[in-house]
Amino acid sequence: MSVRLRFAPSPTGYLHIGGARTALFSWMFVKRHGGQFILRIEDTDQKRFVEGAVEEIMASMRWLGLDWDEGPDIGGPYGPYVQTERAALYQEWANWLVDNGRAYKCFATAEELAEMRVELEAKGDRSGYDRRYRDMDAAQVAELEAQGKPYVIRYKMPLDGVTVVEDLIRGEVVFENSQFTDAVLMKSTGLPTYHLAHVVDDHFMEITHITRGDEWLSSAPLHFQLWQAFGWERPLYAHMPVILNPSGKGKLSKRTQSFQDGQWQVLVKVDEYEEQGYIPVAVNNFIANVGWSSGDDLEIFTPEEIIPRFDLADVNSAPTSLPYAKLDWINGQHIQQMDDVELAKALKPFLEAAGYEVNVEALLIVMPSMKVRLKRLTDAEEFLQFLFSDDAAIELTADQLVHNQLPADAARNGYEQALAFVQTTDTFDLDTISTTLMSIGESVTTTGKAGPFLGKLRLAMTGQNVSPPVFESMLALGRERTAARLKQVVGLFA
RNA sequence: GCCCUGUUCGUCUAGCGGCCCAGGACGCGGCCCUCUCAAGGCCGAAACACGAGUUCGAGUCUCGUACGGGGCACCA
Repeated sequence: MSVRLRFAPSPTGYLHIGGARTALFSWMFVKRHGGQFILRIEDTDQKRFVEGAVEEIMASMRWLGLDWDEGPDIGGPYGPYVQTERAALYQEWANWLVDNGRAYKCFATAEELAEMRVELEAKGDRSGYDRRYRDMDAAQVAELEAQGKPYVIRYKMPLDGVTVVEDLIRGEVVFENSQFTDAVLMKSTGLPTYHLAHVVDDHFMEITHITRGDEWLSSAPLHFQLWQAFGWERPLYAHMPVILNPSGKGKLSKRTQSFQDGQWQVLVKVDEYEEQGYIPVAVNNFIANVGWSSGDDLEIFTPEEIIPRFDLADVNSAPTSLPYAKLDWINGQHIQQMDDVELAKALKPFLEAAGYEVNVEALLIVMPSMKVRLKRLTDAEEFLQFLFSDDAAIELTADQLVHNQLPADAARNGYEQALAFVQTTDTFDLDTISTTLMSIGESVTTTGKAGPFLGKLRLAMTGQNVSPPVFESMLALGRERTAARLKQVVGLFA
């Protein structure tokens, strides 16, 4: 049977980095087995529904490259893929459970429940419900119903015995049934809780594998009970370990936006990674390394590269925090692997956002030397300032353009020669520029080494202490602008 | 409080009884290269939570302790 696995976010916010990891692992597993990846929206909590959240989540998944085969936007043979549109189905099966003695109607009001909670807690019981409607006789139930009293449907949890949860990641986990009270399956609003809805949906959507956060493990016995009560074949479950804050204290998923934790700027929404200049393949790489390892020493990879070796069973069951210290490095490694055009294209929106008018041709010249320098796409703004600023805007003094191996006279001589070269040369390409300037440099310094001259020349051309190498920088500026800047420099020595 | 679960360098991890006086990566320190900054190369410091067992032999199995995490909603 082919693998059918669903990713089922709630539209209560944006795609969280922890959710992205669950989605990535799920997606890779599906790809590995040539199955279908299904996107389903679990919106049964109308109180927490956030307008636009579904679109945001899908946009983030697309950005990461996690495409789905069936979903609310593209449909599919098992739709609809939004739970509120399937309400009748849940109602039908909740009633089936009642009719078959596996669930019952509970008429407890909010006040009644509040009282119960206080009483039970006094006894150290935090279940919040004492099962008072579990064994009410049929006539009484009918009467309350006839009075129009609102009710919920609760599952009749076995009072004793044990439920064994089988999990792909943790193996068998045994729970005492007496630990649980009778969970609500249908709310009084007529919508189901997650517990009922996911089981019904996963059955009718013919889901074979369920991946979800570890926070669900505690309610998994209820879910296993439901599969058994319905007599349906149960899919395989995999509970992903939670992601912790970098400090190791508390789970990250409680956070809804970036924050500072110790020395780390922690990004939690997927689109925050995009804004900060991280690229999708790097973000995937970053989260794939948390709770999972390639098994050998492979650290830098694309999702496609590791699909053949990915297995849910290899996911580590221990909770972990994201290694933020690695994020910039991973991103830099992937930037190095981009080709020039691709990188330039990725950089353009960031440079434009900084107010620069981007000349793609000039940008391409400097791409090879930028690749090894960029950690994030946002770094380009500072590095390439010289390329987009006015020639006249560079403010330097002669003092800054001399060196103890390059006294003022020699410096001036060198800059004049460079200017003459730029103005008269037939070919203005990287090769000619570098050989010519190299030899000028060697002839003017006291040690005969071009280094000090080239360093100062670079400063003169860019006005930046940190910048791309001088030859590429000049070529990117072009002949005109290079000459203009050199003239200014020579002028400083007058 | 009760239930579940986890614990290897600062961090992410490899390890599934002998191959481990524990390997990789980031970060950190040093050196080399070098027109700055990077990148790259080389070197270095740095860990099996603790205690009992089982075994010829334990990071690897068992139990306990400590600490961490998750759950105990008409939220997902």
